[in-house]
Amino acid sequence: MINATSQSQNEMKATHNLSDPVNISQITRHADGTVGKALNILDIVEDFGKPVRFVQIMHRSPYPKPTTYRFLQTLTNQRMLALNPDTGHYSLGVRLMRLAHSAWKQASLAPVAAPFLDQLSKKTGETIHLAQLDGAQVLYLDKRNAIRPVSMFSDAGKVGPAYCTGVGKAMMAFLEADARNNLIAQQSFFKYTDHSITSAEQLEAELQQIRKTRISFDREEHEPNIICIASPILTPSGRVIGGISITSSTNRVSLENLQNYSDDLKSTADKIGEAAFQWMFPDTGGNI
Amino acid sequence: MINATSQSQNEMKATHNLSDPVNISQITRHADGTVGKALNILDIVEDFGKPVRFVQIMHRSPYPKPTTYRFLQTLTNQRMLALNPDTGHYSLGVRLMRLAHSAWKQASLAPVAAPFLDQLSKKTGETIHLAQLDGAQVLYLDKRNAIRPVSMFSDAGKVGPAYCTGVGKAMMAFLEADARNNLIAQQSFFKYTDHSITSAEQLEAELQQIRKTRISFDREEHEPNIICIASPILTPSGRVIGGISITSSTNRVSLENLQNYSDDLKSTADKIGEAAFQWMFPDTGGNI
DNA sequence: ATATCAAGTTTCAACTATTGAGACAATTAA
DNA sequence: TTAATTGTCTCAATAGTTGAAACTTGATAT
Repeated sequence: MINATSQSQNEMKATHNLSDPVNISQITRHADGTVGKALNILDIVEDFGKPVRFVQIMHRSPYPKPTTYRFLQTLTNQRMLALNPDTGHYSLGVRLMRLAHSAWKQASLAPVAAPFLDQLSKKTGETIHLAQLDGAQVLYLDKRNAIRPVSMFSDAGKVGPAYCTGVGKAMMAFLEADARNNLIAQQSFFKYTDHSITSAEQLEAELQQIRKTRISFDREEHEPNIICIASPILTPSGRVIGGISITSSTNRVSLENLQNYSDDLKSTADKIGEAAFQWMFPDTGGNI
Repeated sequence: MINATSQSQNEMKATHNLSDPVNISQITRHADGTVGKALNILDIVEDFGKPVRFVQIMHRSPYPKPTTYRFLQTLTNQRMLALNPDTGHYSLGVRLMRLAHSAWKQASLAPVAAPFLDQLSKKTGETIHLAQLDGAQVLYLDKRNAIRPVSMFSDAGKVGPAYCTGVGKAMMAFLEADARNNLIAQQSFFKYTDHSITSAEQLEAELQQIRKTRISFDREEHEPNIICIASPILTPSGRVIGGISITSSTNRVSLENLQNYSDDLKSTADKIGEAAFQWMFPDTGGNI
């Protein structure tokens, strides 16, 4: 309850001092004209992790000064950015939150998956994650935590590296070959822990294994002591639409303990996949 | 000065079956060039409330077919939209969630306000809302609910009409005259309930009252049985940066009961305002 | 089968919005 | 004061956007 403070407050450090080399921005996301360039500015502001001044943005911007300036004006005008008049600092705007709220409700798996997450959470008593792929990264959509209630945006919308998370590997494993290879090529293979996967070959081998069992593991690959099992969520046609995981700590359980939930996890994933499909095609093509 | 000429060509379609006439979209947010137009498409997709096909979007789009088409391509390419390959439906993309997550953490009041909300929630046992203005609307940033834990994006990012919510009125009251009038002019004055404010004059009178007490009420103006008291969050310089409210139901308490929390509410608002200011200017201008 | 219609996609010349070097204004520093 | 930095504006050249029209695809009807 009370320590809900601790997490959120100290996150706002200066520049990238966190051990997080996540390359959020453009992996050759070649600018789709003016619109792409402008959106690129949003990523730059996001990357700073705090409100920033014009010069700082300009410094990182690939576009010349007046161009960057105009983009900032436009985006601010469009409320995609906010300009603090007291400080002259730009930050990401509220319109994004409004849009994201809609995105969460309409577009993502989250609403249909919610009851199933509740169920799994209740049964296991462990932390449950629901995630989706955002390019080469994993984006968390929802979370169930046994210990303390979640706190909104501070959990959903979070991104993580695909190659060293359970959900990430589970989803990657079931992509089509070309898409999968494309994503593998984009992984950083940063060594977060001693157990992190550090090469494409190693990852490919593991993905092949995952394809057989539909279960993937995180063996403390992202954070020490944090382990999980995960499974992909597939449509009946076999397309990956997300992933779920059960996460815990080595202090509490072993990987073998978690493995006991394999069947529950897979059946939950199946149920979510079906529910999502039903929702997309209410009566054999009605929604189309 | 940007002219306020309301040339709204948005005849609300019959497809709006929901009882919510909230005019999310453009109140003459006249397109800032290509970027503005493209972002406008996002609002259109949002407005549908569900994944939609190209034709449907085209139908509502003010731009001709190929232009709309190209925007959809660009936005999809940029992951601001997602295209379901199975159904051909467009929906809001995951990139929005990632950006919103950052926005919530960096830009909004939410992280600094969190501990104070916890405190107030504990003390009152009632539902607490934290909100900010998004144009003429209220955007909820965070929530504390006594009954059940919140569920991420499903609460934060929500928007509501400013003129018939406690936080909305509290914030409007403390805007500068021109900004305030501008916002008043944009309210729909839809009669959600029998107690809804239905005219600008009525609203102005109430705002004047609120300016004296720094407390506003929602007297079942938005939803039957739902009442609240709210207070604006101000910077030391007097600028409105948000609002908080204590919400309850007439089944449980009366408006007079809620009024007893006025001082707690105001002092919490003050604390949040100060904390936000401290955070903006850690040591008399250091962050600048 | 063939025709008909609607949805989705592409083309390309006309045009207009974007672009960015540079000048200027407003701050802050020395 | 001068110098340096940040923020804002201008304007001609250019590059990107624009949208009528034509075309493809797929579904439904005749």
